[in-house]
Amino acid sequence: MQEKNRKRASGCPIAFGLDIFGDRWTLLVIREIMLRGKRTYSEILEADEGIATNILIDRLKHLESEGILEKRRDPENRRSFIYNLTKKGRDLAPILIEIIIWSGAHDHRPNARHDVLEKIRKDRAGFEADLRDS
Amino acid sequence: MQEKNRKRASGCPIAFGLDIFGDRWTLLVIREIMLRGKRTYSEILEADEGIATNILIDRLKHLESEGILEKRRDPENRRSFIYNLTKKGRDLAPILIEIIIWSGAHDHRPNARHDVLEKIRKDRAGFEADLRDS
DNA sequence: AATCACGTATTGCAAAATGCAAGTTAAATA
DNA sequence: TATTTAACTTGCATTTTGCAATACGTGATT
Repeated sequence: MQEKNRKRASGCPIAFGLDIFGDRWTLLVIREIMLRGKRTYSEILEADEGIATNILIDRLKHLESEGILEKRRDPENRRSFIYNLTKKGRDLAPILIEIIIWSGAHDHRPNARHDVLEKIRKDRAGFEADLRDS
Repeated sequence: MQEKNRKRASGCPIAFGLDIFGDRWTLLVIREIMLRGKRTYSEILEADEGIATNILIDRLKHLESEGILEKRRDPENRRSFIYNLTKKGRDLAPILIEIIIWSGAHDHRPNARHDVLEKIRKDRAGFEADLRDS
């Protein structure tokens, strides 16, 4: 398994964050859970981006070890596991929202999706509150 | 040189952003320019994190090609180049700010720096406006 | 108990990115 | 013209990614 133990010790908050979620996949896993209600390994695997199984399990373990996700057995399907966001994980919501806003302003591709952005524009506080409750 | 041409075509704004700055160094380069006033290759190289020369030049070229940085000769020192943020680059400020806030809440290391966070807490709008003017 | 299905996870390997050290180029100054 | 400064470039070992195939663990079915 990959390590991700390359942590910078500068004390800088940006570096601290990037050491945890500074890669192509970690925040996308958070997106699936926070914005799309996915909760299990296989649900996240089906997401439209096509994350590889080894990368996904690596990121799930990493996020769990960082205290961003909690893993427990699904009481309704005892061969499955449910990943839930902790407070630390839910607190990532404003970062995702700002990425959505930035991309909304600067993604000029014809297939760019702006639906979530519209929701945020209309009622950011409400949108964020919904995320945090889920 | 490395490529970074692994772009996802899903239309998702999170994926759009991560395809551009989803790695360990890109936002740290932006931090040096936006929060610490660095403007040249060698100024950024001296930053406390120790970025390698080939990685730095790769990221500068990448950010320039994405329209986030503009490169021009320094009129006062014609062997130097100045990198300035474009509007697209300055618009990354809220993302950096939210990362600082998140890390401020969740970085419990003894050497964690909270000085910038304090400024943001006291007057976020003012802080952000200063960044965007610089 | 043996078999099957499902969901989670691991392994092997090629390709790409990273990290480090050393070298090169171009412009200004002595 | 020689030297210094600033911006890169190159080579190479290591690490991470991406992909396909395979294995493991749990619960249901026969």
